[in-house]
Amino acid sequence: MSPLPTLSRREREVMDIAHELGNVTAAQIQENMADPPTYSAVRSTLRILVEKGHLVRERDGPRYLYSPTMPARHARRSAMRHVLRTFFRGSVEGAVATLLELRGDDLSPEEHARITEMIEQAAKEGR
Amino acid sequence: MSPLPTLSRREREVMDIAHELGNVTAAQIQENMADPPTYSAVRSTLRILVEKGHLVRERDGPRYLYSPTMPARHARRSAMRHVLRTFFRGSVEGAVATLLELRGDDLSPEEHARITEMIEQAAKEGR
DNA sequence: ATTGAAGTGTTGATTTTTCAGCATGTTCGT
DNA sequence: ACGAACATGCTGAAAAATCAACACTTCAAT
Repeated sequence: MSPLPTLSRREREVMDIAHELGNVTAAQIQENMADPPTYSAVRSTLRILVEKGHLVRERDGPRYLYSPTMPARHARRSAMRHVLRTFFRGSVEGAVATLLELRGDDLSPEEHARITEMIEQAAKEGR
Repeated sequence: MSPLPTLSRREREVMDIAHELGNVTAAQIQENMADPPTYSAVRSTLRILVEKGHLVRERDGPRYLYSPTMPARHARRSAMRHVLRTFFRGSVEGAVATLLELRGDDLSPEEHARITEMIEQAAKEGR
């Protein structure tokens, strides 16, 4: 259970795209990169990420599809935990406040209801 | 208003610590690094971060204190926006759910009340 | 069947990052 | 005032990352 090697700059960029899109082709990665290098360079990075164990690839007909190794749920939690600690001193309250700010005016009544319900639940269980 | 250069691996690690601690000495940075290099290497990274415009330094008696250039509020929002997009497809609801999970059982009644109030407010304004 | 488009494996050069060494300056306690 | 401890500026070597080129394969349409 050795922890996965850390990511270089480009590697992180690629992994972010992979997490955002779920499973992707090399071409899709390239399209979504800022200031993208050649297709060849993208594949090179992908290969390294597979070697490091961050991505798995499987054939999809004529090409490969790449997917993050870490289950989405774990990745989400890990990323959120990191942000929570680094930027909010662990304050869930502060984090929620910023989320609502980001959301701006777009909080629909339905979403409001669901979030409220979640918090009710959390409070109960926290008893 | 040129955007700040992107960060290498070590640079990002240092910046995260700087954000977490607010303003820090080189020694503090080193203490908080995983698998830290020599003090000399840490200072080298700090110097680069100042050159790139991510940190500012000012004298604090005998030594320097380093602080993030970007205001904390901006940094928080930026980091959260990135996580929201990358791991939650923009779903505030999903993000809040994960935050509550992370918090586990520790949600105090007071905190619960404050969060609920925030969401009430957001919903009203979103009307 | 042939050709063009798209995909792949591999390799090596260039650039960036990372790191430590060393000489010098500053502070603080004795 | 002295030395130990700690800080700094500067520099260059070692390691890693980045990128592109080339040759080869597969696919699909004519």
